[in-house]
Amino acid sequence: MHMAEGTRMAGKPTWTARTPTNPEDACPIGPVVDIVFSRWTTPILWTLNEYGRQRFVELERRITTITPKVLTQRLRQLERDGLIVRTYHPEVPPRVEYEISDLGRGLAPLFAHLADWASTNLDRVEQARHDYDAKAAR
Amino acid sequence: MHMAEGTRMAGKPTWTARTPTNPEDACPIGPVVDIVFSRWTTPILWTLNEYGRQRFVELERRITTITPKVLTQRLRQLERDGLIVRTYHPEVPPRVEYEISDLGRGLAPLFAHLADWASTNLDRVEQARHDYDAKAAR
DNA sequence: CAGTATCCGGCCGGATACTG
DNA sequence: CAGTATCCGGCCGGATACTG
Repeated sequence: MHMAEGTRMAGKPTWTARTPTNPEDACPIGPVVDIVFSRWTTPILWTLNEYGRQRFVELERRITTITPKVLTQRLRQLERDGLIVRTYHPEVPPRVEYEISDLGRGLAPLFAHLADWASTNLDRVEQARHDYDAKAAR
Repeated sequence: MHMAEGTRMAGKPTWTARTPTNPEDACPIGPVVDIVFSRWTTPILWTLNEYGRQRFVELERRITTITPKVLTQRLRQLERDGLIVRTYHPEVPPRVEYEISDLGRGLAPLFAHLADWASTNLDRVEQARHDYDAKAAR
């Protein structure tokens, strides 16, 4: 169930009577997607990775449109998943710092990969949409 | 606005008075995430990439839990984004084939990368969750 | 076969107000 | 500062039934 050692794509792999694919994930990346790519987790992880350890308000300011409630929720989830570390300093006023964990940092190359794909292909997607809509209009 | 040529992480990059981060994406991968990583797009893309060109029913059978309505919706979106190609054969009964496009195929290495991360780190996430919950219970 | 049409529930995320 | 408490709307996805 690790099975990923080389891209191995193209039609029909060497499947010898493969079971009718499990319930949820016909693809092995289903679980990761749930963990890493939700509405706000990606921006949070990215920001933490880019700007290093920072406080709640700093995250709030960098990720401009997020609300405190949602930011808290996502941070808790990320902490639970072990992707970030939360440090509480019992002072007055309270001070809390968030930083990316080693586990979370391991996602950096992946994010870079994603950013690469985006920078070279995003306008092709844009173009495709335009073409599709134009064709549909006729 | 391409800016990604090397991982460049770690605290404080070379930001000289960076603007207060744009509205939505504090991170450049926001848009890609919306396009590629939604509930069903990933399994669909993966299946298409793995098993090659196939018909609607085949996809339905491989991605066991998806409903026809949702499958159609996602396929349309993916087609509009130029990640897959839909071919309609006007026969009786009708025959439609879906295949991944060149643009979509470009995601294969990324998916492999993701699968790699998953296979080596998913149980660490699992472990982290367990620890977190155990600590919370006390 | 390859969908479309309806209806419907749940959940996520946003808005607003308040607190140790 | 770093959140929590409430309320609420929208949308996505699921269930079910039907069609060129």
